[in-house]
Amino acid sequence: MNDLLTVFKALSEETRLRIIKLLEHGELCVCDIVAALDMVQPKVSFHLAVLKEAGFIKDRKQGKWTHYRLDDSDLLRRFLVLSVMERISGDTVAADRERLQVFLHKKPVKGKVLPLNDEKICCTR
Amino acid sequence: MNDLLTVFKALSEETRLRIIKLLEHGELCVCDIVAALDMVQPKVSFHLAVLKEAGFIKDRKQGKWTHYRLDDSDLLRRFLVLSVMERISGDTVAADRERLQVFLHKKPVKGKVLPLNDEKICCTR
DNA sequence: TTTATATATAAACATAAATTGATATGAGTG
DNA sequence: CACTCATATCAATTTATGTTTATATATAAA
Repeated sequence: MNDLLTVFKALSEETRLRIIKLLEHGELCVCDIVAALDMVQPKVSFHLAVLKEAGFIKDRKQGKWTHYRLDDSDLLRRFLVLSVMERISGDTVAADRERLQVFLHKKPVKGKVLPLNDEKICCTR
Repeated sequence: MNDLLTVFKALSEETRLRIIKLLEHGELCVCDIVAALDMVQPKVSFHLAVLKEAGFIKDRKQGKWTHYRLDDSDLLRRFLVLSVMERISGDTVAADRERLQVFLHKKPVKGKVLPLNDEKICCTR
């Protein structure tokens, strides 16, 4: 029962559903998510920890960065994530995706170092 | 998104999962659930209201009694309830069922009035 | 019509969860 | 080594949720 409760509690908060939706197309590092959600970093780290604890996401550490992605190892969680993906929508989610895209385009891409400009650059992929 | 959040929030509390499990085999009135959970009635009414608001249960008023049953009109909710049913288990749930059975046997059955004794009798079915 | 019963609601209180601001950790860089 | 950057964690605070006690409402029974 505790496992079930942890799972549902993890999904009962808006920020966490938005994070799940952001991870729909692959992994992101914490700073990507911070930029997409436009929230302070400790807040995002807190919610990532809750989602990880509940088995919805996995992390991969690479140098200074922590990359998070959906964990597809459990069927119930996969189904729940699916349900979230197809039902969540609206301005908030659209804005998250928009901010993410803008932020990702500012980032240097691995093996292809972009010229520095006055934009904030965060981590390499 | 609010709808999704309401749904998951409703499922993220132990008492409410226990109530859902109790309703697995049909409707029960509030006093049945109070007896099964061994909790005070306003507490049970509070959780029933949350489950109803989230679309998991329906009520039917009959005289002094309010009977609650699972609401099967929505597919996502049906699936979630199913998931709860098959995963929830353990001593707590077993004890709930046991108390429910004991309580139901003390109750007079419709059309067949049992002799009064010193046991507490609540509502007729 | 008084009384009892079932349930709901409300106000006060208790507990749990989320947010913030500060700081720690740990990896890379000059 | 000193410095910066990405992330995590902590303590204090705020907010949300659940619990309790008391009371209201509605129906039925005496």
